[in-house]
Amino acid sequence: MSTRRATISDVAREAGVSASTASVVFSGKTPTSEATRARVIAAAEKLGYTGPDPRAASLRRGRSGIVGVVFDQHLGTAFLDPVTTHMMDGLADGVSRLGAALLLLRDDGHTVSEPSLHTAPIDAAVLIGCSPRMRDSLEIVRARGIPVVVIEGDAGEGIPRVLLDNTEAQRQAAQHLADLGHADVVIVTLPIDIDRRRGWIPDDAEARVDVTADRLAGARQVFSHAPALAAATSSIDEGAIAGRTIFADPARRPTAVIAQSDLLAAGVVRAAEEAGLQVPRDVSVTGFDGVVVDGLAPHVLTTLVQPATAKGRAAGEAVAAMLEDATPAGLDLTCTFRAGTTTAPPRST
Amino acid sequence: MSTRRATISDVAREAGVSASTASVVFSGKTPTSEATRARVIAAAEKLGYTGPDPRAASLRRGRSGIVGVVFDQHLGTAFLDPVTTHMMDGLADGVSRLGAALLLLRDDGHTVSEPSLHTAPIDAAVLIGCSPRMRDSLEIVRARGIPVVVIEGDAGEGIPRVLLDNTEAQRQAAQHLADLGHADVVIVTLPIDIDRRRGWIPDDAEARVDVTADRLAGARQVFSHAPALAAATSSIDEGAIAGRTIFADPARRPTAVIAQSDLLAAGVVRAAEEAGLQVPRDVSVTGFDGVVVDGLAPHVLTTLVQPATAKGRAAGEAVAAMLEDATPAGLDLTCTFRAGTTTAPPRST
DNA sequence: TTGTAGGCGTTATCAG
DNA sequence: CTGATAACGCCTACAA
Repeated sequence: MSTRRATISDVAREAGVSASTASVVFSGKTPTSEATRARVIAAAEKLGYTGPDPRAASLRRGRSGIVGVVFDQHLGTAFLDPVTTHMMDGLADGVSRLGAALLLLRDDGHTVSEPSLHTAPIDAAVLIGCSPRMRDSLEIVRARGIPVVVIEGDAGEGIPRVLLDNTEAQRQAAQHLADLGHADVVIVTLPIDIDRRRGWIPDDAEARVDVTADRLAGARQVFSHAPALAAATSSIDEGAIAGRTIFADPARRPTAVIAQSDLLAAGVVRAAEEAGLQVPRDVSVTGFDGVVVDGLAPHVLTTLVQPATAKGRAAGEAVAAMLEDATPAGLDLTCTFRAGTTTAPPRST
Repeated sequence: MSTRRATISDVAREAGVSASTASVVFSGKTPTSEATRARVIAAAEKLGYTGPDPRAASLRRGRSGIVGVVFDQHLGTAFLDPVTTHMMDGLADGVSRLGAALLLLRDDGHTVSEPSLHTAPIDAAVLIGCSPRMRDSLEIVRARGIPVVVIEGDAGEGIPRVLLDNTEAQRQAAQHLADLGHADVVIVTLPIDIDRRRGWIPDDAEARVDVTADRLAGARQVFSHAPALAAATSSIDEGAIAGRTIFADPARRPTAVIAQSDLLAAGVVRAAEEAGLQVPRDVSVTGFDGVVVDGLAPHVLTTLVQPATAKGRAAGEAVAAMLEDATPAGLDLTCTFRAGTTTAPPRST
């Protein structure tokens, strides 16, 4: 079996037809007589031909049937977040109508190894995340002339992006707390920039990550002077770390914490309980995302439910549309406020 | 801009060199004079040429730089399991030395939509999971003559696969319980077949999923008559469902439960506590995987720690090796027993 | 160091 | 319904 793989011409020859006819038999793009069809199939079987080489086909067609999904962090880290997971599901759905599969790409700037944005045979790209580095990825993809959709990202003019009403949604949660009577509030944010450094955000600092900035703005519309503490990533552990910082000094405990994600909120709840505080009696906590957080029972987070799967699907359908020269639509999605059991009026002193 | 994209020959012409020279400049496979190099780069810039078309390059090279990862379930579902997540990380690592990226493929048998195993431009494939359906995927890939590695799967002869010492590891956990004095034990298993049906497994039934069968066998080496209850998937919720079944009848409660995954174990612990039992005083619970389970605090599961990331990396390196005509090695991995706080001697009656 | 030649395997087009 | 032809864009011996 040291002979080279059979090609469609081999099959055609074996079947006594032309290569183009054999091609048509496999693609089904043009009617063929039952007889030739059968002969071609038989020949293919005999030669062990398993169908057109996708590489050649994609060169000829100018399409590879692959959509790149670009992350700005370790895949494992990215997938730790249920929101991402759901989004991927939606994305897979969205592009499937295009008959495409998803290629996982990580743009970590290193660019040392080759499987990069520069060289991947993708028909379109979906950029996920919001780090400033995304701008670079965007540049690369655009230079290649590849249609691109950004999810929750800091895109430039003319780049379709799937957006959430982060600011307005977060404002609702803040307003909910205000309505309950809270005034002393601390905000736990997602990373504010690519360094993902933890810590209190100075007043003059600007979050360079859109989601973070938008949600922060929403909260500040209600609590304009609330201090904000940045987490290094969206996870329960990070939330707990932030929470411990917040609850460390009994004299300076806020009556409510606005966390920018459910995972962070869960961590804050945990830290509160570690500190001997009861949620929501002693402190109220709100999240963001509306995902199921394991280990939070019996609490039900007061949160903003975001349509994660829909987000992915919207992006998928958008690239599908762009590949068909249509204008993508329906990219603005809305979060829904959900009152849970983690918020209550502040304890009267 | 209605003109077609520039090709390497355009660039070459613009730079006043031959196409092959331009090619070499981009690939760097052959030394070029600094002068030509500069001219080519300049020409490329001028024409907006962003590098060789990957489709053409991969046809010519016979390589696409893409490794397919085949799942047998919804991506979202698959990624819900931290073990999978870590494995993907390792996999990404493993293939990166090959300069490859990962293509997510779902083999759901439907085969209705096209982005399938049949047509994806992949250089190699990694099959994940253990459902009988994997056999079909395997067949397809092998027919295409693509190197393939199976992780924890039910492969045939001659297919390299990454394996855990599931049976032996699970036996250790069982032995640990036996040593503590337990005799009345129930096993909570992963799905036993593709239907993922919950329920008690009849004695004459055979688990058709390798992992499940192997771990079950390991437990039965010590507790040969322990009843086994199948879960529908590996999750905390499923574990809790199983746990409720097990602890429903106070008269028939076991003194220990062997769960085939940490997530299931966490669910069992939760169910036990719901039933008013204390872990490990009233009931001991062991898991499998060694992942961090949120929400289990303050318990630390007694479990078998499996090298999840290493598993992925091993698979990645194996396909890399196969693509270089080498023989993959180091595919047998070992779990490590970790004693936690969820096991103790049975309460003396 | 650079150029020439030939082909990687397929499919779109168009004529028969 | 079938066949001839001509790219698709690039790469790699090999020769100069």
